[in-house]
This record gives sequence, structure tokens and C-alpha cells, in this order.
Amino acid sequence: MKVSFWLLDIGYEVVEDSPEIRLWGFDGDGNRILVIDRSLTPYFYFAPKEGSVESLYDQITKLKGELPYIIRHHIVEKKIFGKPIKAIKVDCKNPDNLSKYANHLKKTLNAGSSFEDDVRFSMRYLVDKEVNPCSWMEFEVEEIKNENFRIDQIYLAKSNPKKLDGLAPPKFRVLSFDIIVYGVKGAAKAAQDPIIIISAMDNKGVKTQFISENKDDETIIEKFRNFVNEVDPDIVVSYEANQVHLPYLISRAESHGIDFSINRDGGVPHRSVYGHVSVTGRANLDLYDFSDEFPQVKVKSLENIAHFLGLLKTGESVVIDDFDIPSFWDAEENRQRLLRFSETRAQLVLQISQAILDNAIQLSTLVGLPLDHIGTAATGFKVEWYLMRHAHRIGELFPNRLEHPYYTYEGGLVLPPKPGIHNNVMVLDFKSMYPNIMISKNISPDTLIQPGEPEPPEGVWEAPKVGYRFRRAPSGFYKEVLTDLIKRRSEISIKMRELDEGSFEYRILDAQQRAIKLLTNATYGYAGWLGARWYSKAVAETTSAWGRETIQNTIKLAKVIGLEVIYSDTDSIFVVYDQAKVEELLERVKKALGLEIKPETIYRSILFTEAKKRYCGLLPDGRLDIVGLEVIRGDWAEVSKKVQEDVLGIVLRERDIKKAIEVVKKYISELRDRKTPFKDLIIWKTLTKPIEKYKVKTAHVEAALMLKKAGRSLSLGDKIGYIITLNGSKLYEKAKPYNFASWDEIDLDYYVENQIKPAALRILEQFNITSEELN
DNA sequence: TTGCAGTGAGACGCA
DNA sequence: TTTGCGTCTCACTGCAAC
Repeated sequence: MKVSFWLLDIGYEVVEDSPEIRLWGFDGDGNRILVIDRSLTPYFYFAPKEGSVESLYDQITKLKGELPYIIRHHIVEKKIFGKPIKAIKVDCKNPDNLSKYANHLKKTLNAGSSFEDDVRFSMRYLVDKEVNPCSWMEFEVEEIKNENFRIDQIYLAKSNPKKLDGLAPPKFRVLSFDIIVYGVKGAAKAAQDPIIIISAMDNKGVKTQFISENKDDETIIEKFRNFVNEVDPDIVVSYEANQVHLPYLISRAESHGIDFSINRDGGVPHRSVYGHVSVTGRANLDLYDFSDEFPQVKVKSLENIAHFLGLLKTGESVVIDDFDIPSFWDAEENRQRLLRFSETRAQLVLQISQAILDNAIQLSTLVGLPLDHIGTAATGFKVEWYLMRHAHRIGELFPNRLEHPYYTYEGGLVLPPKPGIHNNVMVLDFKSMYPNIMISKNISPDTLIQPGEPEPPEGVWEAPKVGYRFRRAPSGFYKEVLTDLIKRRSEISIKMRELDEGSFEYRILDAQQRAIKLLTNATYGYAGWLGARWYSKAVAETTSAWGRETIQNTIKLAKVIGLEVIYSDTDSIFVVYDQAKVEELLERVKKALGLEIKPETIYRSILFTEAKKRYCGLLPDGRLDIVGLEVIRGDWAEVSKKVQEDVLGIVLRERDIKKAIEVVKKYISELRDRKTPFKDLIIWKTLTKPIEKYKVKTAHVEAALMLKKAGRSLSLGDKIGYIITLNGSKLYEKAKPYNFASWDEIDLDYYVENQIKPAALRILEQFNITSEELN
């Protein structure tokens, strides 16, 4: 019989010595099903470093008695960096030890190198069978008996999966949850501190809370486990479950000797690759891993993201600090607030998950990584998995990751701007400049011509300045991949034009094109990443060299035509708008450089200081487009950002410097009168390394130390919020965690002289205003 | 001890 | 665990002047 299937999660088990792939998902009727596929044999490749592959093959044949893990081996034709090679495909019994086997083989034969022995078996399956997660496919299957798995039906695959069309994913059951821990001093330790509240909510409106009695969490963990299995969610969502909630639940359950089996195979969640926690048969999505999708939100808390998305009323305070949890719990009259707080969090998680799910699903399908890996896998790995799939299709072996010396190279070109206010400035930019250059100059690891190597008859592209040469034909690996991506994206854009923006199809296609854009734009960076399998400094260096050449020629052309160039950064130029001249420029750039430059917005006016990468433009609709300045930085006090934004607005919209000065003075006097909201004085900075590794004393590290001393646990990447007090002389001595400080110890002068004034003067200095004039 | 110039650490943003 | 380019603040160092 045939079954259509949508893949949600994938895993594998070794059952009675032979491996099976387990594909968890849905059938066409919305049943939760498991398809077991036993058709794939684990393997790796083995190739001679020198000498013939045949003699290596014979050696393995002779020694087979000593190599019990090998099922069979045979010679295959492959490529490595585009060069044809013969390799031996070594089929093995156990997928868990391929690297061990490969090393053993190398030692035993004292020859050869191995390939692809580091590919996890479930990923091996997805690549080899060309299966994309979160998409529809069809299997020929045979029903088998369900032994205690939490699903409707189990099938054994009798055929390879066949791709099916269809955009719409199944209807998911989504469960969000949040836990509250009673941790004295704010730092909860799983060994001692109990969970007091577990809030859970599903997308059908079922919500519940498990509340501990006398701080005993044994019962509520069991109840929660039962609840999860009853609701039987396909997707579990949370905020920080990967790093915090799930490990905590698992550890508490262990210490009570409770079976915390919420997996669809009856097992307990476990830590897996890329630091995510796997809940077999379901997709565990931690929204924190997706918080970079909201770059405007600087401090990535659930509440801040919710505010940003308009899910909380402005000014609505729902946050209860970890530190205060015990006191809220202990005082009967406040406990209700704690309960509401936790419930709100679960609800926000559920709401936010809807904003993220479309993109996550499309990215999963495109990249080929299972849904629960998408949030945690770094960009480099997403690009790499996409490349690996393509490599497999064209018979290219996955290169091993090698150690490369660290080496920097020249990047994009940035011109100093013309300071001051300019009117009618148009931005022109090359869309996807680097990918398009890689395509047009065929820049790829497999098209690079080594020094001394003769030029092929098809000719070469020789990079300006850096001199690397790449063959013009045939098309390289990167060119093929990027051409395909760009083509797919433009096809999607065409389809989208015919659709209603609010429609389901539009939303899905938009998510698709965003996923494609992400991969396309990351490919250049990937090529220059030391950890990349297809690392090539020549590729990265050549691409940016052609980029500089392109933008320089564009600037020259603009000047020849008579356009005034105000500024340029990497792939864009800012010119004083003149319709006829701009049109001429577009024509000539296309003709001369073979790349298209696109007109963007025309700013009614734009302000530059002497600094590169910082400016503010007034858009046609009256909004400000602020780039690089303090307003959009996360490490300035809110009060400074507000001052600067107000000043920019007045300067650009009204051109009234006097008024701007008055506004600054008002901010200063409000601060001196202590009328400024306290939270507007908090400065947030990230801990970018372990505290002991810092070489110089800094305010946020000192504040972090105080938090630690008070019992708070901190980890890498945490944002520390501090304020500057009157105590001490050095700034780092004056810093104090904001929640330990009060209004009367604030160093008002610091905020005036080092926060408000610099932010305002950054703009007003352009009009010769001095610090004294703001007093 | 104070002032100050020069340098580097550190954080964050742009393309 | 994508790249380089760039700004800005503050700590630290060394030196001169007091």
C-alpha cells in the first residue's frame, strides 16, 4: 500500500545489530505515523593518498577477517573539489562507529584517507534519499504492529520516498510550556531547588497549571508528563527550554526517580547535536534560538519580544525577576501574581511561535535539517548542509574539515561620507552583490586554477589585485548552487505578485524566499569561514576583490555622468538625485559591469557626520531611517537614544537647531529633577566571554560579578543591565546591577555628560553646537 | 598625585 | 562555529609636571 507522508522528526536506532531509520510525521489524513526504513546501510568512503585504488581494494579484501565491521566494499567513481577520483565505498554494520572504523582501517593499511565517516546516520538518510524535512513525500509501505509508540500507526518502508507537491503542512498540535523554579537568591540549582509551577497551553485552547504543594515537585512533574502525553503535541514550544527548562525537568525527574518519558517512542528527551534537546517524534522549538529574527529587540527576553510584536500593552509590566520568585511564592497574597506571570509566559510563547513557525518550516525544507535543528544550527552549518545535498547529487565527496591558518583578507570598500545635510539623495545598490559576482566570475573551490597550472582553453577570470584565476567553464559548484537559488527566489517572487498579501500561499512563499535569501547571502561568508568543509580563502578574497572593483567602477561612472556621490559602502552608492543621470548610470553599469544596480529609496534629506556607517535619512513618508547611530545601538541608555532620535527628527524635519537644543536641555533638566523613568538609565552589555578571561576591568563585568556574588548564575551571552552610581571614581567602580540600585545613588552628571550630551552632540556638532550650549 | 596622549580591549553595528 | 570594515568608550600605560 501507499502512504503519503510529511516529515516532522527523524532518528535512528540499532535494532538487533542492524540500523533502522525512524521517520516521524503525518499521513495525508492527519494521522500521526512512524515510517521505519531499513534499506540504508551505513558507509564511508576510503581513497588512497597515492597509488592505485585497486591495490587498496585488494588489501581490504585480503584482510577482511580482521575487519569484522565491514559488510562489503566496492570501487566507485567520485569527485573531490571537482577532480575525478576513484574511492572505495565501505559498507558497515553499525552507524555509530564509522569514524572509529575509518581510523582503524587507516591504521591497519597504513594508507588512505577517509571521507564522510563523520556524517550522522539520520542525516545520511536525508541526503542519500533526497528527503526534505517538513515536506510531503510518498512511500510504498507495509503496516506493522505498534508496540507502545505514541502514534496512530507504524509502517515499514518498502520503497524509497518519492517527493510530492503540496505547500500546506498538516494541522499541528502545538504545546507551549513554562516552568518556575524556587531558587533562593535567584540562581536555581537542579540538585536542590524545586519546580513550583509548570504552565502549559495548547493551540486548541487547553491550558493548565501544575502547582506544587509545599515545594514538592515530584507530583507536578509526573502530572506534567502525563499531560504532555495526553495532549500529544507535534511541536513543543518554549522560551529557553534547550538551555534551561528541559534539562532542569529531566534532572529533577531523575533525582526523584521519575520516568520523564514524553517522547513518542516512550523515551526521555536527550541532548543532541547543535545543543538542542531532542524530544523524539516531536519537534522541540525553543523560541530563544530564533530571537535573532528580531534584531530591533536588543535584550532578548520573552517579554521584550512580545512587546515588540505588540502582544503586550505598552507599559504593562509582567516581569517577575528570578530573584523575587521566592518572596512572591511565600506570600500567599502575591502567589497569584506569580501564577499569572507564568501563565502569561506560556501564552506569549504560543503566540510568538506562530510568527516563527512558517519560516522555520521553510528553512528546514530548504536546508534539509530537521525542524528541531533549525534554530540551533549556526548559519555556517545551514549553508553547509545545503551544499552537501548538492554535492551528493553531483558525485562530489564531502571534503573533511581541515585545520587552516588564520588569515584575513581585504573586504568591502567604504568611502568617507560628505558630512552635513543633503537633500534628495538616492541610494542605489547591487542586490546580492557577492553571490552575483561568484556566479558571473565562476568563483568556486573547484574552478580555482593553481599557481603554475596552465590556463584551460575556455579561458580564465583573473581577479583584480589579488590575482587568483578561476576557469570560465565549466560552471563551478558554487555557481550552480547560487544560480539555482537565485532562480528559485525570482520564480517565487513572480508567483507572489499574483497573490493576495494576506493569503496563506503568500505567507508560505514569503517564508520560502526569505529562507533562500538567507542561504544565498551567507555563501560568501561561508567560503571564508575556517571551519567550512569547502573553505577557500581564494574564493572569499577574490569575491570581495571583484566587489571593490565593481563599486569603484560604479563610482567612477557616476562621476563621469555628473552625479554627486555622497557616500558608498560595499555594494551601495548614495547620489544626489537626478532622474536622467541616474537612468544613464543604470544603463551604463549594466553594460560595463554585467551586474545590475537597483534604485532604492530617495531620501528627502539625509544627514551624515564625518563617520562611516552612521547616518540618518528622512524617508518620503516622513519616517526616519537611522543607521549605525546610538539610537539603534543596544549599549546606550534609553534616555540617550530618545534624545538623539528627537534631535534627529527636529533637525531633519524642521531644520530648527534652536528647538533641538531646547529639547536636549529639557531632557537634562528632567533627569536632574529625577523625572526620567529609571529604566531609561539602564545600560545593557553582553558578557562575550567567561568573566575570568577579561583583561581589563569594565562596568558590565563588575556588575556581573556583583550579581554572581549575590548568588545569581550567569552564562556566556547574558546581557547585564547596570546603572552608574556616585560610588567610586573609575566607571567600573561606579557600575551596579540595575535591580540593586535606587534613584538616590545615580550619578546624574555621568548621564548628562557621558550619555545625553554625546548622543545629542553627535548630531548637533554638525551645526557647530558645543557641549556648553546644552547646559 | 594629576594630567594627558597613545594604545588596545571591548561591544556593537553595517553591508 | 559566515566575512571584513568601522565607530566609539573606557582602561591602562608611560611620561612629564607638580
